[in-house]
Amino acid sequence: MPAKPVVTRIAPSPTGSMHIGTARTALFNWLYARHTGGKYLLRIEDTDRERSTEANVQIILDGLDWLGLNPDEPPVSQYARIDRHREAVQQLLDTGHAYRCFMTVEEVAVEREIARAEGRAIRSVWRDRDAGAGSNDPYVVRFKGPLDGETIVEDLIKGPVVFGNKELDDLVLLRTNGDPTYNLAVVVDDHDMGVTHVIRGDDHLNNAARQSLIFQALGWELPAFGHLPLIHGPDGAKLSKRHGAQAVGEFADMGYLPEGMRNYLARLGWGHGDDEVFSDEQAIAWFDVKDVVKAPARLDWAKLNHINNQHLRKADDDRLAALTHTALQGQGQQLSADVEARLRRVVGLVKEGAGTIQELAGLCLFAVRQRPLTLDEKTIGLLGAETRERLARLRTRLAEEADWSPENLAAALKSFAENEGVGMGKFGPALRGVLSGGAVAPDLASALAALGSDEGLGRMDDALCSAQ
RNA sequence: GGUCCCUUCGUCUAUCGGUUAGGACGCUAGAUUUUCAUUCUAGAAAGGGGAGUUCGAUUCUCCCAGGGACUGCCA
Repeated sequence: MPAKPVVTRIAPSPTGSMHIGTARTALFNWLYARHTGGKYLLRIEDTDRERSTEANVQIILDGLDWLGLNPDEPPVSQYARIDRHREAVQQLLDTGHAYRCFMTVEEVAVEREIARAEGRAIRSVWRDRDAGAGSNDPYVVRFKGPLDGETIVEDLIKGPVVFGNKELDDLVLLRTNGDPTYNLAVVVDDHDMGVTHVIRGDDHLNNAARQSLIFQALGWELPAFGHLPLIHGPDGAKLSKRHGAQAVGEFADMGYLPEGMRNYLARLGWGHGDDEVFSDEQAIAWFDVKDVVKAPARLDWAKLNHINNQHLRKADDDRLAALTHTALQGQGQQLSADVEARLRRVVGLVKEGAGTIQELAGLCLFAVRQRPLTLDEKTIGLLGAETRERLARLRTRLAEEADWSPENLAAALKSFAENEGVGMGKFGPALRGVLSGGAVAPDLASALAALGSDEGLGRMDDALCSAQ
């Protein structure tokens, strides 16, 4: 069967910030398109003129760009296609698949209440009436759905989902003001854009039945549907602000790497055996919509941090240093050129302990500090006369080292301890405090190497002189 | 209220009628380490409940319960 090339799309609505669930939907569409060698498109669903804003469109564009999920073709504005939508409605009207409904919003509200009480779908009295041509009263155009039989949505993820047609109401296609509604626009656009696979959130599963009916009424071929379960918060409730974050931009600000996000999001609702940490290439090779899990998944920060940490380890240190620099600037830190160089050296030494760039910045803080450091209580307590003298000897010893590589420094520290006839424990903690001021820092040799000889020895001098 | 979806360790998942139900995160305990972290080892931890099909159900069917979505001239 020579299947036609796959075309997927992500169709966010610019009525708010970009939800992390939207990001995952985009990822799955992208993965599937890449996996099949097809195309991945973007359509901005901006038919709601009241709530759609340019700023929100930009947020979506930026979010996708950050995630590395840019579409293969320029984004399509749904609203810009309004004439085409009206044309489709006219076709539906002409073929008897739609009708003008003159019910007022008040009348509809009443009917809705009655229909609900009777446990049936809402119907308009205008459905079978000759819509008085020439009337100047405002009207909407409703879809004239079948009253019996059933509509089956062959979902790629859920399997066949059966809907009784009598349960499906005659949804509005064209508003009183002549603007098309979402359900109509989606069908027309997906058809015109050649979308073969509609992969979207679970919340649209019910719509899929109505849209299928519209596709058929228009005489168009149905795309394949795949409805993704939603992402919930850690407590199982719908993901919202109180869970820490829901917008893509917030994850970026917290210091997650796009590749880490992609990896984690892919694992949320999809898996490939025991594989946990993988590359985009692997995900593309392995991904298939039919393997998506049916149940909703909860966002787990600990695991996100772990996955992100794995990608942080693989990331290039120059890139990490730049990101960390930006994070530190965000905290109000201004770094001089030599401090920047120090940052570049330290980033690779401490990244194993960081889940995010923000955490990485915290781990680098010891190196970024300006001399003279303010020592913490604990360190001051450790600096007894004996330790001071020992550190002074160590300072002299280290000053003789030309090679400030972690390896060589580690050897130097070890031989120094041996010469002194003591264990590292006798001066290690104090040296650590002197070098870091009490902040977290990597092992002594690495910390020294990252600081560099001038800064390292300088910090020792500061501590040894100041309190004397 | 109605329609639809979902239900394996705390969490994310594997299993596609026969397994000691596997892995990962997190957690606990050890080891290593100058602290923290890292690393290593070990451990606790699961099929919502009830029928049925079957020689045999986590896996298939049905019922119930719980959770969720939709039910807009929002998308």
